Amino acid sequence: MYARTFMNQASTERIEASMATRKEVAELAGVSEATVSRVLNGVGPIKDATRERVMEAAARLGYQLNAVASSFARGLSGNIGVVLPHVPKVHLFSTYYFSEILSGIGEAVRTGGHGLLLLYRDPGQPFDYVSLFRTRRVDACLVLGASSLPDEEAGIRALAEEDVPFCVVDQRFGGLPVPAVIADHVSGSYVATRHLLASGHARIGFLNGSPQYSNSADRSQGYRMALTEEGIAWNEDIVYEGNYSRKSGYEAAARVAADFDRLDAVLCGNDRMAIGLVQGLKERGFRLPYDLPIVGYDNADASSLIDPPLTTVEVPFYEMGLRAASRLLSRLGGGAEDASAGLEVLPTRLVVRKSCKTSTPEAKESENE
Amino acid sequence: MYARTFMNQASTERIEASMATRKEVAELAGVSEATVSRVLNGVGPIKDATRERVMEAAARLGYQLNAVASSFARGLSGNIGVVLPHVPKVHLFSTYYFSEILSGIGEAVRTGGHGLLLLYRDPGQPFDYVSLFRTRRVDACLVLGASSLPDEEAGIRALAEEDVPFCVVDQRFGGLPVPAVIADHVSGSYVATRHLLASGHARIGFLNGSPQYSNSADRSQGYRMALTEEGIAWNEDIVYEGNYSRKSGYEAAARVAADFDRLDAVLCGNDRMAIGLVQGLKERGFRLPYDLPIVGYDNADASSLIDPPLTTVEVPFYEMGLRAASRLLSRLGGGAEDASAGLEVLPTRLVVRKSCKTSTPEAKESENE
DNA sequence: TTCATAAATGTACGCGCGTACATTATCTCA
DNA sequence: TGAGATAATGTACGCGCGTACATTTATGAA
Repeated sequence: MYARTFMNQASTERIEASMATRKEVAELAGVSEATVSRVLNGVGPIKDATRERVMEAAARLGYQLNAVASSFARGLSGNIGVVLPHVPKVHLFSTYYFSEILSGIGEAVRTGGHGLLLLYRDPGQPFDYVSLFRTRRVDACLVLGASSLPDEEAGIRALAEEDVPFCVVDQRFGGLPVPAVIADHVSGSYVATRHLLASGHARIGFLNGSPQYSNSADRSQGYRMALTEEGIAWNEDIVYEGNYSRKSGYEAAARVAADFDRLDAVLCGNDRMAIGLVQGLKERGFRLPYDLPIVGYDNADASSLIDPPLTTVEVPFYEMGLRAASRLLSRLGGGAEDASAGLEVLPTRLVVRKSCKTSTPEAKESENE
Repeated sequence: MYARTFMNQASTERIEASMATRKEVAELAGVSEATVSRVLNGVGPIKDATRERVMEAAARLGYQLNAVASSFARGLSGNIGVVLPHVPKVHLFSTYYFSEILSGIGEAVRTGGHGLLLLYRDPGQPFDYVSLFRTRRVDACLVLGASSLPDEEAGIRALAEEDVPFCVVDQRFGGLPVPAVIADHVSGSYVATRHLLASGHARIGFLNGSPQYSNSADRSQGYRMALTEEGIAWNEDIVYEGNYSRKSGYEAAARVAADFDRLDAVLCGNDRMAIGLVQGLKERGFRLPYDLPIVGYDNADASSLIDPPLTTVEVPFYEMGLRAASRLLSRLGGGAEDASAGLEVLPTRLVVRKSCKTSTPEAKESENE
């Protein structure tokens, strides 16, 4: 007890000692505290001479605004919450996925004076988003890696009922008018499937991800649309389910290999599964892409590294994070919130690489990137 | 102006309306506000009956502590800052690197009630860490991706002079007693080099990263130690410099190829460069690993994906983040700070894969992982 | 029963800032 | 030159909580 008090004091001794208060600045500048506050916040009319005196006094004393006190007085935390699923030691999504989205968010927030508060939640468990606002820990909130599992969706629904700035990234909820930035996965998988069809592959297998994610459903839809357009019946037997992990792709290789005689190609829900699948098929002696064209999804870094480089669908994760954060910021800034409750859909793009070429190696193909 | 005020009010209307205050809880429970505070914070002696009444009243009213007000009263933000270099759209390090460290940090912080505040800085620029503390934005601070560039080191030095809880991850500063958690890169590259030597390779090239990172210097030291032990002179001609990016590894391939006749193998400073190098060499017609064994560093996900899978050095990034954060937390908690100013060094481990095997393909090797 | 002692609770204040409102200085135009 | 308007500044208070200190209540030994 004694030690603890002592230590904490010691820890902040220097900082405390060197902290000038607003009062001192006011005294040195010969003005009131209110004027100091006004100068520092740039509000209200201030005589130039006064402003300069205050600024100089503040600089001389090394005065820094106490962010916590400021937040308190304003009733705002100054933070934007980013809620992530926490899966210890396991990368549910590729790290690429979150890294990119986070980078985009960081870019948007970086210049706005807002803090980025990282919050972890347990996937599948209820999460009390509303408390984040009630406790004033965040002024706005971004939700990453959400799913439609009942408990998760309930949390989002509760959040949507409060009139509070938040935005979900890469997940939508059928009936709920939840503000979200998603990618056009319907189109992405549609185009990917069409690409395979155009190359003469009719019997296209589909290794999709967990159904609780709306992007899984969207991909499934695009895939079926493309098949239907060509008058090809949708064959349940060659639709496989993984969980977006490499391991699940690797394990799917057994099923795919067993179905080899009724498969012309396989479309995957993300690159990690595609990579696992490729790995598994290679171990079974498949010569890729000649034996079985594979298409991935995400355009993750790794997709161009493996052999064969994956044809895949580029998803603008970075921009999605950027857009989602920008929306929140503009709403916080009092901007229009027209699009606030809306769904923003960013385009995806097919990236053709060698993994779906079955022509002879001599036919050189152009590589994207 | 009018609109703005209106919007902000509208935004928080619901939340405001549903926010019970401590006073209401006190009234409903028939006690003073102080007692409510004590019950909620678990301090001081409280009669069981009182505690129950207060808890029930709080529950009934849906009372939630205002975190900002609480922080303010305590003079602490409740946040731990994580300072990251911001490189728009470019992954200076592998995303693997930061993802893992951040995961470790998240794991440590998750259960402590602390927030994780992400802060971006411009690499190479001075960063005012001390202000983070002065403005009370953070109670403690973790520094990732730091380097010894003069401006960066100056910032760290200023931070070290304040007696404040902070910890640098994977970077040390020669003369400065800076608290840090690093990995044993000397040993890592020493072991990797010895492994190549033991396989009969004497002329080992070294593609190292930018020298402003202490881990570069450490790897260089381990590499030279191993060579010296075998009585092999250190040959500047086959030491190459990249910047830890895949591109720089790819570009180094030209130089490596040119020096092919005086190289038996190449050790790389990280997996990304190794991957780029492999890519570049393959394009030049090298058959790997038979023509030139390559060893990477980090054991990033991608290292096992490429062909050939990379022999590499595993670095416990996750644990490094975990340890660094734990140190801060225990210090914040008033724990002993024995190791606070110390350097904590975590072990690295060689992971042998195919990229450095030159034996015939028939000799099956065991794969780690 | 009677105090001393401890347990339990109440009272009161400050944390540092933003800002509504009051006040004073300055300007404008007749 | 004066009065009304406006610019500039000062005064005063609340934000919600933690906690030092004062006060009351329960406990226990003599």
